Amino acid sequence: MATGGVARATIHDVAARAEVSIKTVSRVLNKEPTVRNSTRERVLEASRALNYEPHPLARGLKVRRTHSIGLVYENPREFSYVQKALEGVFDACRSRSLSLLLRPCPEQVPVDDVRQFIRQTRVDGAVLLAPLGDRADIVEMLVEMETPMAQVSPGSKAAGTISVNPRDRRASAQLTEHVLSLGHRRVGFIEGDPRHGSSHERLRGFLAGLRKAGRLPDKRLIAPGRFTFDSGKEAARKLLGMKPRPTAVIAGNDDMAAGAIVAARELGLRVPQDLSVVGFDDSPVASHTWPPLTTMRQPISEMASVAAICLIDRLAGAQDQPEHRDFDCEIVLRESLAAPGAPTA
Amino acid sequence: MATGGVARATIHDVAARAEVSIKTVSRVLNKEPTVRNSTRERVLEASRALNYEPHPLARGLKVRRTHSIGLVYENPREFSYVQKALEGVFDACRSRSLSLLLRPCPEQVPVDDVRQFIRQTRVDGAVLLAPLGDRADIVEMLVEMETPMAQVSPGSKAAGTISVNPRDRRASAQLTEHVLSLGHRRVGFIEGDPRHGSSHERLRGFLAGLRKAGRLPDKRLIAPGRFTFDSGKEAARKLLGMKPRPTAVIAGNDDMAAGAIVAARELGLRVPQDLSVVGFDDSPVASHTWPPLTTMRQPISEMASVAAICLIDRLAGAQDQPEHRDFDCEIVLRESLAAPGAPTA
DNA sequence: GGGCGCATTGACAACGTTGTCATCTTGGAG
DNA sequence: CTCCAAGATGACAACGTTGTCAATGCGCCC
Repeated sequence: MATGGVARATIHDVAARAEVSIKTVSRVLNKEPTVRNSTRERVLEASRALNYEPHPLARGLKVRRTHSIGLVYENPREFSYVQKALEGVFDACRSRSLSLLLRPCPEQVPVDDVRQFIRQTRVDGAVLLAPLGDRADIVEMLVEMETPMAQVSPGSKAAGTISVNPRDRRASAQLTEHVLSLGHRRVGFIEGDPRHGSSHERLRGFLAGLRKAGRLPDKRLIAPGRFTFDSGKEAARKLLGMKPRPTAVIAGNDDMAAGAIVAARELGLRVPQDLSVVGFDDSPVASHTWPPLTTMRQPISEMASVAAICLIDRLAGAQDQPEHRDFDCEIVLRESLAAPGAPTA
Repeated sequence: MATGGVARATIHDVAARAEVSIKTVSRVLNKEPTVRNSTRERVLEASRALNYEPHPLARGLKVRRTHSIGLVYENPREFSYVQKALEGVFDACRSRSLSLLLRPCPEQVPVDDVRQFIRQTRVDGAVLLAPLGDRADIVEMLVEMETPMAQVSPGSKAAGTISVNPRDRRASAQLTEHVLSLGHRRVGFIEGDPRHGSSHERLRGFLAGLRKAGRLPDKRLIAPGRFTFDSGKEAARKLLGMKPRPTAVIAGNDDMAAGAIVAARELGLRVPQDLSVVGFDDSPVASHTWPPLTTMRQPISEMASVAAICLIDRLAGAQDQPEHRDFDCEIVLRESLAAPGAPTA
């Protein structure tokens, strides 16, 4: 069997029950003003009595819109990021009665993948999560297909597209300054995945923070990472092998910071007494490590939600909305950060 | 503006270019056999040349199917679970060219929520993640609406519905026996959220494991939890306040186990020397704690994928598939578990 | 009282497919 | 050479909406 639902009322049934034409029913349900009040009442009552719901496919076919948008992201991305973004975009869709289609993409060949997605599903628009929002080829392709889009990423503020941007650089500089203000003189930095705009911005913020405090950057204190726990652990091992050892490590995200904590543990170092570790994002792992991580909270859900709402409103014809919006991060102080050589807690 | 895509080729365009009727194009694209080979070639070439993609709304409207299924889950649920399940269901949908609509539900009043979801979206079927698959009211409602469904949860093997079931009880018993075999004599257990069938199954497995090893259960060694990090921490504190202290704690999932590790740390206890901690699920947090968690891996993605595939195949008219399938868990040994009083690593 | 304008309503086509059925073609048997 | 069955194709309606435009009814002004 492949039925899939009892026989459902159509607009014709409602029209018959209310003794009007289907067009009048359509008018009432679309809140058009040119309907007599008494008629409207009759229609609404009939509609309620029959449990009528308009058929989304029929409506979409007629108005030439699927009433859905796509959320496109890179799959092996740290999932807590995707999760939060998903929540934000989902709320936006729900509030505007759109459906949301997901498109996780493999790392390597996403352009055709995304193109195929757009063509097959005919989503009305797309939200691109970092790092895809930074990829010129994908953005170009969407422009070419005349698919409205919104980007959630620190880079690209191209004209004509919608984007929301975390102030990564500023946040990273603030965090760095705060660490330095506690008295740390040798501070290591673990970079994120180089394909992400955020990675570079955060590194630049780190350098800016050093400069502002009158320090010279030391290249050897900057270790590459890939945003993963393992890469953070490995990078931290490298940094901790130096002498003199850094007394603090700033990681480009929380997963890597968690890795750094474990690396420190394996070397017999105490956190934060022997080594302070700070992260970025305030993802769930940040409060589940021991000690819990000092980190920079990024308002991911909110950014994603704003991006989606701007996109949806533009699809609905709004003209006067801002194209780009910047979001601040907020420092979250927890026990993984202390002054160097601080006494045992 | 609200365009949303260049003018796209329709079946009429393809028909014109191939100099056949639209019906013939339809036949070719639906792989009906009654088309001459030469004609088929012409149509396919025209279709390729025009980059034709059938319009999903038009097709769906005609065949009275949306070609989409819904994934219904409880939102404040530990997200790594949802994530893995999502991956599995998503892969299934992709392989069968269906779209997937998400429906996160609030904890309290989901029945009407789900009903509205089904009615508005007209999904062809639904996958229910735990603990929703255990809720009789939701299942009944779906049956009443004649919406085919698949449940991913340890309970309910009602006739007529599809379900995949982790062998939680057996897994928990195995884990318990393993812990006991290392010499632990006082073993605490932290229960999961009581609304989840898994919580009860895992507790029963724990008791069975004790029984099998000839031990009597001690009620005081069983602490309630809610599957969250914080609830695990709190429960562990309670257990560790007892004297004599348990030498091992089995948590109903990994998040609670992570909380237990932190609780132990705060009391100055070393893991695993002073306290062994084991979890359940092998979620990402399990490998990010220090020490990493011994845990029971549940094949969540695979179960969800199988559930979705069974559902989709049933929608497509398959008859002979099994209705219920059980899945085994697998123990993952990591450093959080050792013999009691073991020497420092 | 006739005509005009506005408010209200409906008939019909169209969106882009697939299902039904009729028609046309083809090849082989008689 | 004719006829028939099977193979191949097309015309048309239908899925359930909304857009276009025409039609109806009513009050009001001259």
